[in-house]
Amino acid sequence: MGRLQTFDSTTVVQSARDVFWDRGYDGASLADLETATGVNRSSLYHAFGSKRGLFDAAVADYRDTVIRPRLRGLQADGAGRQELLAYFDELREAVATLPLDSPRRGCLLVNCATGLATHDEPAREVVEAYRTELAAALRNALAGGPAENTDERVRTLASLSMSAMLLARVNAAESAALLSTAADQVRAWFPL
Amino acid sequence: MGRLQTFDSTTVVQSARDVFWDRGYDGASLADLETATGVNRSSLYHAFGSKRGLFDAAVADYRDTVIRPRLRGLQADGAGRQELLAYFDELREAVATLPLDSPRRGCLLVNCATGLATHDEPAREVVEAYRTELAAALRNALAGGPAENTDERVRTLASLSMSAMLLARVNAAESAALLSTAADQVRAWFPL
DNA sequence: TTTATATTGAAACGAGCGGTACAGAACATT
DNA sequence: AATGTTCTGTACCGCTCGTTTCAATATAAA
Repeated sequence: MGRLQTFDSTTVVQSARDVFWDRGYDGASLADLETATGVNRSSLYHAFGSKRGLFDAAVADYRDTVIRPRLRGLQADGAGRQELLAYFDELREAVATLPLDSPRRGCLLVNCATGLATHDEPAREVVEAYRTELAAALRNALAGGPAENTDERVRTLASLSMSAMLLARVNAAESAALLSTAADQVRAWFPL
Repeated sequence: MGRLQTFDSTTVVQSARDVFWDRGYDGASLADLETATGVNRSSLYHAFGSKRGLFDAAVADYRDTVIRPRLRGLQADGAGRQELLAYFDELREAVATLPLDSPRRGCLLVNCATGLATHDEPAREVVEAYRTELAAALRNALAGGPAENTDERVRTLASLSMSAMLLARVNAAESAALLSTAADQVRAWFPL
């Protein structure tokens, strides 16, 4: 054996993740990542192989620690009106309360959809997997309600979610309003 | 006077516009722009001042020649069901028929929303102006229909439009399906 | 304590970036 | 035809990028 790694990989990945979230893949420089993580580039390269390797780790962390917890309620057996309203309300709350300059506004993967993913097939697949998982979660929660027009309802709610993330850094109030609209649609489809 | 400009500014701007559309502001290099326009960088700088100046001209052209023609029907006095269906159908047709690698897939300004506009105030304002114009056009066309829930309907249709542009390069079939869903919503709200 | 191995920091790499300087070419004006 | 102004091509600027090199450092095992 030899010298041990002096940093915690998880915290380093999460610091890097916030830089990519804020600036995008191309916009995040190695110097930015060194500063945010407090780890020298040679150590980052030793641990992750490349900037892209670090990004992939950041995306994996984003899925596990940001997206999955948000979708968990929708994915549960028997999820329905209550879980849908909670999902949209929590997302709206986040959009409405996060500081305007927070690196965590919007969605890392929605940002990828018009960035890296446009000319990078692996990135495209990650974004598409996210969309699929979101749609499946919404479909699961809608299954308890009226059966008609399910596809349209899934698409409408997914669309409102994604648009809200798209606008999170352009117009926070409108972003929140889109999520309120989604909640209103749910209330209309699931009368008490 | 002196020597005359040997290129046509409009065609140069439109060639540059397609490069920015395809690769984004940061992703478009001066070398790319020289190749696409067939004009040397010294001439580009003489005519447009900077890369950003050329980009601004490209965005202005995009608004005038791409967005405005698409929205014109919705903005007309007396627009209604027919114009809404035409708007979504034409957009769906474009998404469904454009080659997958066309630089013209999706929307230059939607791409900006998660790129330049996140840390550049003038770009943010341009994106927000686009969103406002889209919402106003949809509202105008919805005014002829049932009066209830107009805000929600505007947001839902705007959201489906923007999400479709967001996904245009990720999943063309789903992008088209979102636009079909929008048309279905219009049909449901404006019964014949 | 020595040895072998793994991690770290500093420095530098070549490539590509946006932007510029300048000389020559082209043309309206005189 | 001579002149003055404008446009264009070449060549280069300084800078930043992601990546690599290499010696110094630290530590587990012998």
